[in-house]
Amino acid sequence: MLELAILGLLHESPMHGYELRKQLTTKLGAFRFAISYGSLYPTLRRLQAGGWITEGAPAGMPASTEEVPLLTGKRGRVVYTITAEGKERFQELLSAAGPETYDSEAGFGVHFAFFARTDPSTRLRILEGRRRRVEERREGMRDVLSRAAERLDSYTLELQRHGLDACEREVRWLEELIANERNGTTPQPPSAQDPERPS
Amino acid sequence: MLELAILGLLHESPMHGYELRKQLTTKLGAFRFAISYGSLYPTLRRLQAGGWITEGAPAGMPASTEEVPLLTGKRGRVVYTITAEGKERFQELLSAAGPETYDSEAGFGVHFAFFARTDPSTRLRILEGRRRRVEERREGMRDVLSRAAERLDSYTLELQRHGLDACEREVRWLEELIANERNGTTPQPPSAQDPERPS
DNA sequence: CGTTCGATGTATCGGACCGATACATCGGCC
DNA sequence: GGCCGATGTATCGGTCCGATACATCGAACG
Repeated sequence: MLELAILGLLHESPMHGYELRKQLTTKLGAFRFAISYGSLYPTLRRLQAGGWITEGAPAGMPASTEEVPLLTGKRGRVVYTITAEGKERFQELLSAAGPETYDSEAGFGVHFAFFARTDPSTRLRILEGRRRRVEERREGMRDVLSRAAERLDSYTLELQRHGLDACEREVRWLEELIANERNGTTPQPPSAQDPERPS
Repeated sequence: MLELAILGLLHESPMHGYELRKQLTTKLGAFRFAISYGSLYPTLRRLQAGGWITEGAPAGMPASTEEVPLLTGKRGRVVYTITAEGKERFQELLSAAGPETYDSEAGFGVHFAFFARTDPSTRLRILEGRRRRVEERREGMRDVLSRAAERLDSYTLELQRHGLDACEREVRWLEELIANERNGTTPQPPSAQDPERPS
């Protein structure tokens, strides 16, 4: 999970840990996702050990000297850069849409955040898997509400109602997204792209 | 967290692990909370070590022989019972509304599920703390959406919008609950109670 | 000029919790 | 008679969190 998220962010540009964490909590944090250093740094070391990222600025020193706030030299301040193997690994993890992708909020959120770089069939698979999962939770709560309405105190009841409402909302949201995917109405990244390209 | 949940359920009636897990995922599961045996059994042992629960049916064998499906003897099938110290501990954990109560979905959900047994001032404190937390997340996402609307691809954008919507909804829900608490319109458990009690 | 303070930054440790797995019993169904 | 799914107890490795420590830097204040 974290591996995918980190590789995805480093794929856009090299970064040091602090910045990485900020991006993780803002860009991917929407779907309940906050990462602590206690998992960030170990994961970075794991990625390094696997050869998917390297410590220090890339050898070629790419054009973006301004992007990395140019203090790389002083002290501490380790900049991580994704490797070619890392980019492969990223694509591999992107298409691997196992149950952990649907089950956890965080897992789905991370995958979804990288949809722009995910191929359409995988996108559809993930959205449908997620919908199935949420529908199951929804059914569970409906059962509780209908069967046990008198056996629960009103707070527990209210909690179930709120949860049910949230589930129904999410299913509707997913349905909309799925419909868009099928129509090819998929919104594209704001790069220069022919709007009336037919195929 | 888990300790509180388990004590709360055992407070209602003795139970064995399997049943405990089922209750945990249904009654408290609404707010995204699912427990695995990998955490359930260790926690039970911890509670036992602390003297808050005991293994085996209570000495006095209370009236509810039917509630525990009477197969207690055969083999395996360990029934856990809360002790007097456990009930104290439960009340203690109930009123302890630290940051972990507001931060995590699960934490808040568990506390909320036991509101019927929480004193009113603590209820209010928890609801307001939670609201504050969700408002912060909401503001963060609003910032992202307004400041970076052009720098994010449309999927990330959609994720933010969905998250923002969910936050706004939750804040409204909490606001309603808070208002109810202040009015004393607190819904009571379905015991016989005067419906037109004015104060 | 010093110093205090908050933002930036790297890092570790103990513990909570998850997911997979193993295994045993029981009732019902073919 | 044998198989299967629900019930039931339990452990192990691994992921991730929360708290904590510590170091640097620029700005603000006296």
